[in-house]
Amino acid sequence: MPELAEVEYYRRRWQPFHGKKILAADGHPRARVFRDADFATLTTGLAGRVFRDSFCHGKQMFLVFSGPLFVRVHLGMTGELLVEKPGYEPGKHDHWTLRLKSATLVFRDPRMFGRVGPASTTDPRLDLPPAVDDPRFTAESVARALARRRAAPLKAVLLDQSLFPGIGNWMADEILWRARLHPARRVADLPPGAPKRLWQETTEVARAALETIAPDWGDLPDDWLMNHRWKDGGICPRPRCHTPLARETIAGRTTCWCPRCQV
DNA sequence: CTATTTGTTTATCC
DNA sequence: AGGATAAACAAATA
Repeated sequence: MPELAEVEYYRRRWQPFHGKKILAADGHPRARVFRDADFATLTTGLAGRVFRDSFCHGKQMFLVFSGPLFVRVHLGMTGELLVEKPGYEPGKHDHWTLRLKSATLVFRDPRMFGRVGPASTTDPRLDLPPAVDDPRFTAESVARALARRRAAPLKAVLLDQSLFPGIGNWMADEILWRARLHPARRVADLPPGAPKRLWQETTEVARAALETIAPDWGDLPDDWLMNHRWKDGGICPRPRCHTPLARETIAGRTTCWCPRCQV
């Protein structure tokens, strides 16, 4: 599920436990979610450390433990963070549990496209490009990103995490719909002004999604494409448009757009 | 039984 | 060689 705003939503679930001590940590050592990690570092290696802080970068989340130790968490398609009672018994898809005095923190991921780890002792933000909700993500960043992918369809560029960190399938469609650009359109034949428009809509979709979803997973407004994209017979929510939405695979992902608004 | 899924990595093909 | 596309990963759901 998670894109930028949903990842931030899950991060906030664990935020109340900043400053708390990890009594123990455990997990299923063979679980695919640990494929990049040193399992011992994330279990026995955490016992006695304090959960100091956490932050998001696009779709990635980082947990900071005393040391410091930075642990990367990616929620993949179906990952989520939960808070359970002390003594909680992990279920089938609960791959990683942090035991605190007041709660059990659980990483759950049925499909296991997500990952926990690796851990590092240096701040990973130093090596990452600015995410789409970062003030350093500018119209110039977008222009540079587009210049690197001249032959690609717009949808593919928006999904590239090295260029638009945090944008996923539904946000990409929302941005292109608002910018009135067809998702299959090649970067090379964009009209002048398109880069600026893409930057503006990317920034605005990220801001509004965070505002609505991050605190309590609120519903997006009905005039967003998101609320219509999966409905059979879905109609473009732009005022007075009423055009049936199109759905096809573009850049390998199911894509929804308005054939009349987007060219 | 088949097709679908808001993600990423790897292999393959121009 | 670089870049785009398809397959693979795994499980639930319709």
